Amino acid sequence: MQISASELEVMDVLWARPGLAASDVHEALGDDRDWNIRTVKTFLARLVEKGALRTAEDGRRYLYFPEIREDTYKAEAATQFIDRVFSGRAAPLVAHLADSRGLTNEDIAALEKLLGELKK
Amino acid sequence: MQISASELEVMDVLWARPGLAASDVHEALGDDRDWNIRTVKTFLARLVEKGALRTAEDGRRYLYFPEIREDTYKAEAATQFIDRVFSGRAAPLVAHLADSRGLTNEDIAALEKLLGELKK
DNA sequence: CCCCATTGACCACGCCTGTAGTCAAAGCTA
DNA sequence: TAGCTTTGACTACAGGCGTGGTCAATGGGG
Repeated sequence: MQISASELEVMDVLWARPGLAASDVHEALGDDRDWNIRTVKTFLARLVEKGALRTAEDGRRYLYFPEIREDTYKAEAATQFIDRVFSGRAAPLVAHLADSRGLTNEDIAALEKLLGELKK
Repeated sequence: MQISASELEVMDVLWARPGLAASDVHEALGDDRDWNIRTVKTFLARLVEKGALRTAEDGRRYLYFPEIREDTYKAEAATQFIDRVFSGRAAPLVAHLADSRGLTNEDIAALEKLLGELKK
């Protein structure tokens, strides 16, 4: 499932609040992204085509619902990214993040906890 | 610097062995990727346009050298990916990798070591 | 010395993306 | 009820990307 960066922002809105209409999605995005409502509709239509969303009729308009799970999609995206850029090795990625200060103390604590669980 | 997945494979070859000619790059890729030499040349030309490579004349042909560092590029790519997909939080990414079995025991060991260093 | 293979320069073309415009139907509003 | 608004359907269009073709020059092999 290929979802562009812009489309992903739309998915994020609908993962958080499934069942919005196009205008609601537009509004929800509105603060950060200044997309024309038609642009948002194009993204919605393309996501439906791609099978990432489905529509439910609500009178004269559509409500949009995710057809793919956020977790599933993001895990897959992460795997693909690491394959592409880091030849499938996760550790170098984390090292890069550390270098570029992408990791906060909180992150480090969370990772430690996670690793503890994984080691079982 | 926007580098596509295919272009990145070309960069990987030249990061490993800077100063190859187009035909060498083609050959180096040959095993896994069955690109036509012209396709490889297109990628090389686009990478030069983008400033990711520079050429040095060598008689009738060009030798190609990276203009951007592998580490720098990959760290930036990692940051951008995490911003796009995980709202900038690295820990969820690692959690997803764990879920999807993207982490080997080796990875886990490497990450532990890394975290140990980061904590100082 | 002459021809073929190689090389760079330029071109092609279809799909995906970002960014909308147009159009017609159908409600809301004065 | 006569527009203005909203909505979906369809269309547009330029730039990036994957994939390679054409062409003209040139250098190496026979």
